[in-house]
Formats: sequence, structure tokens, C-alpha cells
Amino acid sequence: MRAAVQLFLEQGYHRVTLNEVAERLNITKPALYNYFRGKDEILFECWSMGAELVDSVITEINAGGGSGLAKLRKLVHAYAALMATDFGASLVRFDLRDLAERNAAVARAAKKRIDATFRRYIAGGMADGSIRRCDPKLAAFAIAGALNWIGHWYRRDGALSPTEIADEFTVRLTEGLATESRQQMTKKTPRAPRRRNSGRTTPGKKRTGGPR
Amino acid sequence: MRAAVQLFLEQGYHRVTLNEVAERLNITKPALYNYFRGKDEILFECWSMGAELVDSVITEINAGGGSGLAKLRKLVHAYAALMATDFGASLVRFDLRDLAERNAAVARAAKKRIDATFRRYIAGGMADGSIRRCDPKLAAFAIAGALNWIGHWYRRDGALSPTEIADEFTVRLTEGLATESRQQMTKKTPRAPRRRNSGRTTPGKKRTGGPR
DNA sequence: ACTTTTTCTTACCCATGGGTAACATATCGG
DNA sequence: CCGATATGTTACCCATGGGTAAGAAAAAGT
Repeated sequence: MRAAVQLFLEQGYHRVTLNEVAERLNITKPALYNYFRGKDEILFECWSMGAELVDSVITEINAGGGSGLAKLRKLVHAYAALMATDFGASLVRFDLRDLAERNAAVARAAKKRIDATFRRYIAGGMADGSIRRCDPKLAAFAIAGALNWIGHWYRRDGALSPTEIADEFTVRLTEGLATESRQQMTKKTPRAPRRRNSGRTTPGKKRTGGPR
Repeated sequence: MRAAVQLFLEQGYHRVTLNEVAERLNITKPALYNYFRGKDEILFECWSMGAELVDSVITEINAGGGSGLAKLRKLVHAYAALMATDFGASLVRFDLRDLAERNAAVARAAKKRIDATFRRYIAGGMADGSIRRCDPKLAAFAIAGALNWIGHWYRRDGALSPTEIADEFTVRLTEGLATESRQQMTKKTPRAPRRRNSGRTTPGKKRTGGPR
């Protein structure tokens, strides 16, 4: 999956052949079919990996406390950093229409959950007074849009480090929403908590979704 | 091109066959080759159409006056509205890697010009005092990202009208940057000036880029 | 050691779809 | 009215690449 996601990102799903994926692993195409039912399932598993990363971030933030604004900032920070990883970028660079309908439905649901989380934090912040009145739907779209776009322009060899991006975006995307002015915003940007891989690495799983 | 851009957007470039495009025009595939050199050139012309729309917006804003912030707001407003059109969305939904290298280079240059414009307005605003100190590069990325993302989520049959989106985004994306507080921000959002098609409609043009 | 299962290979199949050849029919300038 | 040009059509070509069949080679279980 690491080999596949790299190729998919750098060349685009449709231009990558299974032979190329196999070659990079020093095996041959049919060997791949021991692990995946088809090309589109590889794509789905890569996408899914990214989604799990986001989900674990959200779970962690939900577990902690803080105002709506604080939670939103944590989410923005972690999400921005995620967009600078392969599996994170796959979340926004892959076309869900390339998936089998069954998997596409799963992906749509995951997307919806993420979007709902942004809106919930914003609405929550408006309720607890940490965020100024605004339309949560459009505000979430604006923030998520800016974040998702990172997955399109970020280059590992570029001038900006993931941390710089995450730090700056955390400020830039929320300063317009905060009720209080902007004095201490930079004082204690919550350090991204050490990566807890949330358990599963799932090395030996296979045969993902029901009958094909 | 209208037929093609619609199909490309709704199904994705690789899933659209030239037969489908032709069928929608009540002609047959080979007839298309009277107007385009190949599938990828149709894609390029659609993309290009969107780029021209942006360029004409920029030209118009440059011609007018106003602070850096004012120009930025005009750009955000017009760009947001553009993202809700087919040719506008094609600007961010199409994969430039599907283009012939020659055309891809043109597209990359156009993208760069647009990005530079965002940065210039922001830097200009910092110089004339209308925009607070910040990193123009990252600020431009954040704003352009939020705007570009519109092209991915906007639905003609959705709850939000292009005007609502444009109005709201103009506020949301610039309120964090403004030096002055936010009182009269909503007073005179400059109405998007009547569409000046900037001349060329180029109905009979063919054979776009040099030798294939 | 031997079976059984997992992993992998070589050799194919074949639908798809971009692109072309050769030829027909409008359309138009003069 | 007629040659030239633009516009279409039918019939084909063929590279590509996902996917499968049949059977080796490793690994693992006992």
C-alpha cells in the first residue's frame, strides 16, 4: 500500500499500472491479487488508511476537553499535518468515482463524518462563546477547503515544513472566527500530541469488502 | 466544449469516452477530430476557457483602484463565483497530468500567474496598511485553497447559491487579514461587474498548439 | 518428511477506447 | 454552377492494461 499510494499520488491512479506497482515491490502483477481483489480495492485501502488516521485524530480530540474553538484548532493543526503525508493526501487526491460502489459509499460516509466534526466544533464554539456568530456550514467548508488544498500543493522537497504549515494555518484559519482579539493566540498552540498510532497496523488483513 | 466539460466534470475525464462526447452532440467520434487533435486537447481547451475567465477578472481588478485588501476582496468574490461554473470548476477538477506536456506547461504558467496575483494583492495590502502582517505565501494558499475547494463541493442543485457563497467567503476569508476591525465590511461588497467577455469567443479556431 | 497453505511466476485472454483511413455530403466563395 | 473546403460517416486498427489459468516454489503446520 505504501508503494501504491506513492505511485498513485505522483502519477495519478489511471496512469499507474498494476505492473508498475508490482515491479516496485519486486514481484509480478498476479501476486498482487493475493492481497487485493483488484486495482480499485488497492485505491480504497489507501484512502481508507488516511481516513483512519483522521478518525483517530478526531477520537483523541473528542476525548480531551476544551472550548469549541480549542477543539477546532487542534483539529486544524492535526489535519494540516496529515495532509502533508501520503495517506493523508490520498484522502483528497483520489477520485471516489474510481471505487466500487460499495467502497465509495463507505468513503462518502467517512467524509461526511469528518465534515460533521468540523461543523460540530464550530457550532459548539458558538454555543460556548469561544467562536463568533457565523454559518457553521460555510465556515467549515472554508476551513476544510484550505486544509484539503494542502494535499494538492504540498511537496516534501518544498520550502515549507509540515509543522510550519500546520502552525500557521491553525492561526490563519481560526483568527477570523475567535471572539476574543488576537493577543495570546500564539502563546500556547497546543503541541500536536505524540503520534499514537491508535493500535492497529493491520499487516496481514486481506479481502476487504464483501463479495465482488 | 460545453458538452465535454459537463461530461468530464460529472464522470471524470478517464471515464468519459469520445463516443459519449460525440453522442451528446449528435455526431460521431471522428467528427470531433475536425475540431480537436485529440482527447487531451479537448480537456486543455476546457481548462483554458476557465483560465481565460480568471485572467479577465484579474485584468479588470488591476484596471480599477483600491487598497490591497479591496482588490483581494474583489478577487475572492469573483473567483468564488467562478468556481460555481463548469469552466471555472474545470480549473481545479482536471488533472494537468492528462495534458500533453506542451499544454501542461501553459496551464502551469497560468496557475502560477493566478497564485502570484493573490500574493501580490496581499503583499500590496500589507504595504498600504490595509492588511495586517502575515506570510503572503501561506495566506494566499489558505485563501486559494478554500476557494478552489468550492469547485469540488458546489452543486447546482444544492442549498447554497453562488452569490451566497461568494458573499460569505469574501467576508470569511479576509476578516482575519484586515487591519481595521470588522464594522463596515458588509456595506459595499463591490457587485461583480457585468461579464465582459474580453472579446474573443473564438468559434472557428482549431489546431491549438504547434505540431503534435 | 510429508502434506497443506500461502505466495509467486509465466503465459495468456480480451474488452476498451483513442485514433486513423477512406469515402460521402453539405457549404461556400467566386 | 463548380471546384474547394469544411464537416460527417462507416469501418477498421491496435496498444494498453486489468484480470485469469495453471502450475512452481517457499513456508508453515504436524
